[in-house]
Amino acid sequence: MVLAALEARDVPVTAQRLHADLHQDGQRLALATVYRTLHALAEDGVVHVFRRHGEDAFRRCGPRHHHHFICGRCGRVIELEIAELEASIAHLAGDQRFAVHSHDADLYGTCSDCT
Amino acid sequence: MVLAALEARDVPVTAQRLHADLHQDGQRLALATVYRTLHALAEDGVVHVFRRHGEDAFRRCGPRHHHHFICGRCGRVIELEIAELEASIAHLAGDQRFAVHSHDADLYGTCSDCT
DNA sequence: ATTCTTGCAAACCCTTTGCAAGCTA
DNA sequence: TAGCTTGCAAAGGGTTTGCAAGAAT
Repeated sequence: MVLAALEARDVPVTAQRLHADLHQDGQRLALATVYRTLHALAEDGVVHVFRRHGEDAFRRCGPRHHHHFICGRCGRVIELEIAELEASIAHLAGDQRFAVHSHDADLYGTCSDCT
Repeated sequence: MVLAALEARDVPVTAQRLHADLHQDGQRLALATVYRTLHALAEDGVVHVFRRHGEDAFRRCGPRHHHHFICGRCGRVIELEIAELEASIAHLAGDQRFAVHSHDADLYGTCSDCT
């Protein structure tokens, strides 16, 4: 039920917001359950957690490695696979100062709908 | 005084930690002041905010655009300028779905000291 | 004298937890 | 019946704020 509610959006939502929306639709589950479910989903890699100031927002996410484009206007998130970017990071393998195991990158801007 | 305390570290610290440390050194400023100062510094772009789960950690940061390598062992942060990465993002300009205005990228791994 | 900065402590707010009740298998 | 999952409400914990006292200009 929680997952279904997430599927419908491409804008990250907070647990509280999600709970309010579900409630609005007559779904009666406790806020605590929403939190617990969201964490479980995050752990399973099914949703991505956007840590904002003071609160966490969640968004359904594809299983493959990708990056995010976040529209500053509408908040929508677009998933991107950027081969070049991966390559440029792989190139760092030669740097003696460290060994990179993972990375993430977020792009900010305006989506076409908002322009 | 807060800034000075930050200069000394390359591992991000929380406001509470910083306050405790300063206090230890005999510096008597209130926790609230630490928070207020840290925010001011962040706004001025002098420190970078690392939003972790539930709390914010701060680190002095250079003024130039850069990315971060974060050591999963010691927590140290190394600033990086990765021209290739910039280029690969610039290439996205042709994508009709959005216009990128800014970005950030974090690399995770192990630093040479910890290997 | 006016304006800005501090300290203090209470208030905030999102999130987590304990525990008993309700399901599931 | 043994083991999970849920609801409820209280507790937690980092952060923010109001306000009065203290600097600064």
